[in-house]
Amino acid sequence: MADAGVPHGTNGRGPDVALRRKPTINDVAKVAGVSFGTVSRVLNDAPDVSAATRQRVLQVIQDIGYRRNRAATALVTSRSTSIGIVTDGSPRFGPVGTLMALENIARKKGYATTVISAEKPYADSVQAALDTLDDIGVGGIIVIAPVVDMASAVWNATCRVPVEMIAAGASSTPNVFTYSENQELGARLATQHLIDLGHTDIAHLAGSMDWFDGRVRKRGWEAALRDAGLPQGFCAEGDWSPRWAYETGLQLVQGGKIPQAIFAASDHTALGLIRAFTENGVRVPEDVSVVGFDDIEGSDYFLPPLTTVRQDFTALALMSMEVLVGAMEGREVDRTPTAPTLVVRNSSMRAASTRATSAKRR
Amino acid sequence: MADAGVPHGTNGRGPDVALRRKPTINDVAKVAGVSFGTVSRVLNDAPDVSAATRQRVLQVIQDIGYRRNRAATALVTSRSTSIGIVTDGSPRFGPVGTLMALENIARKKGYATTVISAEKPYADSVQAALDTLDDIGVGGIIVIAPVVDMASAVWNATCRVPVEMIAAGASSTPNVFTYSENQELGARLATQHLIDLGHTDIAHLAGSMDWFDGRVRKRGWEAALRDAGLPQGFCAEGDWSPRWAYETGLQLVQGGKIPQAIFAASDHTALGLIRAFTENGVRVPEDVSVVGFDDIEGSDYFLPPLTTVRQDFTALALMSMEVLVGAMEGREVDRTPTAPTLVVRNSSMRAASTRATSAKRR
DNA sequence: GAAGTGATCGTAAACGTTTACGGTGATGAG
DNA sequence: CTCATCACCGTAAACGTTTACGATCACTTC
Repeated sequence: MADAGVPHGTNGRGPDVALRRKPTINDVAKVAGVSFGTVSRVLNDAPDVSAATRQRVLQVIQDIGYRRNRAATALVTSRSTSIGIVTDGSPRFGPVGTLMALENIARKKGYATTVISAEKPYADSVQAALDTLDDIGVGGIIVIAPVVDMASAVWNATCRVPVEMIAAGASSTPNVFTYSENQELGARLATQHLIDLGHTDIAHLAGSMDWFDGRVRKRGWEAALRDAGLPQGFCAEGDWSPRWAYETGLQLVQGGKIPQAIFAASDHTALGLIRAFTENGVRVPEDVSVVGFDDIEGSDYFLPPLTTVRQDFTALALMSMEVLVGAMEGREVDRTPTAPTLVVRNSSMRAASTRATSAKRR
Repeated sequence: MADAGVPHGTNGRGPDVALRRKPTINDVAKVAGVSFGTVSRVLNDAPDVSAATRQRVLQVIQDIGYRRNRAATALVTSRSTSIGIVTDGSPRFGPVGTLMALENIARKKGYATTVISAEKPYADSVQAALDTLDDIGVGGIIVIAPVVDMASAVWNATCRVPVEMIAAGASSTPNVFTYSENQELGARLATQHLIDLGHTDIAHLAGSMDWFDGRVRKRGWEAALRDAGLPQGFCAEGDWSPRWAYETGLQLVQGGKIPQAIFAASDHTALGLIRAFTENGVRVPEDVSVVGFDDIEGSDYFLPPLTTVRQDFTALALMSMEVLVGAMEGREVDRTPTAPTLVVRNSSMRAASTRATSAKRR
């Protein structure tokens, strides 16, 4: 019962009991010959403890392998040293990349992360996720909300702890911080690249307009065109899938109206598009330049290797964390969005000198 | 000091205070006119409470928005309703897919998951991850250990709660359950498909031998060949990267010894390989059949669409969870590995009727 | 009508911390 | 010598639950 709490090794008689009761602050105190109050003080770097005692307690902690019981701490301080992440369930490149980076940064900052994914009817599931996280006692929450429905669910939700949202192009509200990569800039970069190559007829294979990413990337394309005094080219809105891109690519070749250049909203979209072209004798990049977005693994080994835009998820995660812990500590952090970079490969090339009326087909 | 606990905003008079102190079991008891003991009983579906009271308490809980304080529960029961996941940091397809599926299943079973990723020198980082998870109070831990170094770190680690490892082809030990998809079968499927197509010279572009997946997939290839009485073909071991695959593909065409068929250890590997071939006039599948492994998004829109093998991460996660909660509750669950499936597309085709001595080149 | 029997409920203690406060002894000032 | 001061340390209470146990009350049953 109230035994000394030997962590492991030989205790009374029996040989070696592997998994013993975890040592508590009291066990440490007993061994070190002080009171538990003193131990608590050294644990929290509080003053009022002599260097000698502190040293001794630290040693004992080391020796018997004491580790703080987080539940007890959380109970009394009503705040835990972990942060919550809610994400949409999608396995799409952006969200997953952000998630991984977030966990990494958090761990390095000494926070554990517990992640919950919200499912399709977001109205309820988001609030539920927030509640669960609150129950667990997280100090703050980051929600990765690439879909606009999800973002509005967050806006409408209530939560006692700071909530930050990573959502490209969504606006902040009093109680929800927003942060994201500057994807519109990425889209401009891509489009401008095409413009610089001499193309004037630049189409866009957009992602889903249910996604911020889809909206913002389209906006960037439009803006770049407008700034260059070029007409808006063909634009179709899809669902990010290679399949959809393939099919609209097919329609393009069948209609005989192949643009000089196409900015695809994602690498997967570009993939489907390129297949449609290649299978029908339309050459990339000779007949049509294509640039993607994401720089997914392997995009440098597509046929042809894809010109695309890369986001820096690590920087994004770092910045988001900074903002969140800032909010948690009541401090304001100024956030400058991180910038994506264009990576030029082989799927885009200079326009034929004289403007070929249209692309060759068949 | 000991005020009612209004967090902020107008406290004394003010209209509506958004974020109040969370109601406790005592608040519920007071409103319902019972003792906290009774509330605890209905919370835990314990007997000894009349239907009427239970109903009433439930109603009050609903009304005032009471939610259990998990820290308190964890403190007294020394067990929380959450499970820990440790993964390697890699963003590779398998681990990430498994991770997402795991979170999903856990949530549906009412567990929160907190994930920690372990980093390169696994010896320490794995133990640290396990400890942190233990601190948090998880009831069990699943570690996704695709790399053999990581797996041995797990074997050597100590942990008070049940640990289960997802590692293809790793063996179980007394204190570490192991579970995985039957990837060797997947590799056999892929190879057998090539054999059925009439190929006799079947090479393998293996993954890293530091990974269980790499080892097991190679083993499957060897076994299928042996069973068919076919000689071992060419085999190179790489690092999963398209780049490496591309370069060894180049060496193959330069050496002029292109096998009839190649089983690539992953879709990304296949991608690099195919690019090397296609850029040098070696046609896939006419000159050489290629099959991959993973069925990553977009592999159905490669050029050509890739024949590959797909794993069922959901089934894997489901089964793993079953095993883990079984272990947590001291119950034994028999685990039959889930099986991957072959998905045939366009990158593989029947061998030329008479055995062409070698592949055409240039 | 007394005692036994269930069903229903209340109470105390414990879980491992943190926090606020009180106490000790040594030291210096007067 | 006395008293205040300071550095250091111990103690009690609290956080919100669960668990074990004891109490109450209405019925049976004889």
